[in-house]
Amino acid sequence: MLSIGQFAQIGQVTIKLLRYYDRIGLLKPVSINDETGYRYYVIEQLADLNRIIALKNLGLSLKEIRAMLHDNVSLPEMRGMLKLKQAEIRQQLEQSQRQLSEVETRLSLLEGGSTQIDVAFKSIAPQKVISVRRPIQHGDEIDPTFEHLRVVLKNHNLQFGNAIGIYHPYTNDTCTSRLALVRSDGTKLYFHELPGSGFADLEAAFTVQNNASSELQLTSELWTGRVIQSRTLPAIDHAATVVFHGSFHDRGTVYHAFAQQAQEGGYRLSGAIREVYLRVADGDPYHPENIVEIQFPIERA
Amino acid sequence: MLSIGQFAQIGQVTIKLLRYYDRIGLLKPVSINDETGYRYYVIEQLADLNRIIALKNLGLSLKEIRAMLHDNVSLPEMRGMLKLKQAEIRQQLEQSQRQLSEVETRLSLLEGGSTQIDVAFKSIAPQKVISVRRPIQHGDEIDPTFEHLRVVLKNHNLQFGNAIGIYHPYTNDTCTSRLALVRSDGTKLYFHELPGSGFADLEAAFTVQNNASSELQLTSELWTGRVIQSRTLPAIDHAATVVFHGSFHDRGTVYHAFAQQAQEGGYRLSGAIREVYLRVADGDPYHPENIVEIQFPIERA
DNA sequence: CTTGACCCTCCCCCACGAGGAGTGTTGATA
DNA sequence: TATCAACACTCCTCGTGGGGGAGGGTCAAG
Repeated sequence: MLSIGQFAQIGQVTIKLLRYYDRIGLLKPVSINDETGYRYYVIEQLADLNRIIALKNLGLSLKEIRAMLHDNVSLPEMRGMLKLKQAEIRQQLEQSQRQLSEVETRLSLLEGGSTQIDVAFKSIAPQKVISVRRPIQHGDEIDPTFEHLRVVLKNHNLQFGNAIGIYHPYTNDTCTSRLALVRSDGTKLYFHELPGSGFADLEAAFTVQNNASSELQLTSELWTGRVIQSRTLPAIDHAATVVFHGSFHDRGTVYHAFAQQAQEGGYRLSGAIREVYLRVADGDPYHPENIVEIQFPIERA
Repeated sequence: MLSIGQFAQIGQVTIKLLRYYDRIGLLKPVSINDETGYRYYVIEQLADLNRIIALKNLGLSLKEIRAMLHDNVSLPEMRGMLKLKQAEIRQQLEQSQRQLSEVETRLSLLEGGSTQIDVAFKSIAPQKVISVRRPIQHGDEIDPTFEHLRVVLKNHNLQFGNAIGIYHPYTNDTCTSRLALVRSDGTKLYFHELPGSGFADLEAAFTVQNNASSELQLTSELWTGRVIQSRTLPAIDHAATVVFHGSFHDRGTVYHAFAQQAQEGGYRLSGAIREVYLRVADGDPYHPENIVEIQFPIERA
């Protein structure tokens, strides 16, 4: 019989750890003195302790280890657990690699002294909107489109929130933009790298309450030959988002920065870009106090 | 002014998260209603939130982020923090890679149906011993060496604990063992892969209390021309340890398993192997209920 | 004025222990 | 056999990054 201190020394672990493992039912001493509460171990338990340490080194949680040890799992079950853990570690590995490359990107930007642009990765929830889709030839057509739509909505006494511009990809063989979307057949779709500099397949939208039920009145409404529709923007599982502060005219820097960081970070665009116009001071798109959040759906390259 | 719910929706985070960030002083609402406690945000704060998310994605802790945001750190400080984080992530990366290869090794062993041997990685604390070092020609000489030493210690009325066998590396040009130690000059030192099968540079030791002070009496004691010394076994920072249960005669499987897993796991031996004889039933080294812990000092290959 | 949606605080939970306070027990020495 | 240092015990808090829920007050639209 070994006291907890002796066993801890042999096993090269702390006494605290042994007490903790006892408490969570992972490794119980063979006997406990009822009066004093002293724990007593036997040397054979070193093999158990060693196995626990070995499994812990593999990255298994103590709960998983407990299951493995006590519920004497079958071989296939054991294999399943290890496979699962393998997948987990792989994910962890990928995340570390991503973080490393992002930190490196950020460090190089820091060295270069360029403006810090915070690219935040998050997922975007679905959002109900009322929108109209319309190809435009120049950025000057963006604002009037939203204005027209706004008027229509007001005439219908509809409550709406922020304006969202959805820029759908388009084919353009002569496009030199780095913002391309490669389809499975190898063909490419493009985006404006400098918004407003040329053709765009714009969907102008306004957010509405998710429980708004006025869709039927509008879905058939026509405006300059285009259908005004009520629809739910799908969720974006992986989006790189940037909040831009300033005149919308200058937001091209964001697109440049994204294109560069996407290349360095090993990811690429995977869908339509969304611009959420969070503040349009005085209704002026060029007001320097404006705020827009740009959402780039992405996937690992 | 935005309510917490509105701000949460725009920022695509949970309300809980915003309250938490308020509590830890990471992102405070611009105003709080004194009576109701309601938090109110402004849209400009989305940029702050986005920066927090971006830094969080880089793997920075919330405390580090708070320092970055509020204690307006200088550029060099920022660089330092990122460099530090970079190193951290690299470590994390390496650990994940190690875990992955270990899990894979274990899975392949599982498939092969071979006996499970738990290799636990841990560090070994220094340990005071009294020992004698002696080259032996065959495993049969191991046991008598310990017996002789034990008698000497008893004659001196010394209290001692477990026997430890330390197998120092030796040169052997014809050795085919996979357990080799490569020195910086390229030459190799070897270990017996099947213990007891041939020459070994054995140090036979018994543990003594760390505060034992009887060393002077013994350091000059001679035994068959060898000095019996009191010394402190150095710590082993990284050791692969295996607990073997059975006749010491059969412990070669452990050495085989270690050699194989070391190769697959990308690490190698970096010092003398220690065998801690934890139980020698009836004093018989071949008793099937014996227990020995074998400690392999290792380093990344 | 009502009612449903929204917001508040407070507490517990997850994993994996470390560190310390305060108190009781053991065992080796004198 | 007495003593005292070393050893053991329980219980508490701390850290990270929040999620879940209870119980109760508030806001805004119809």
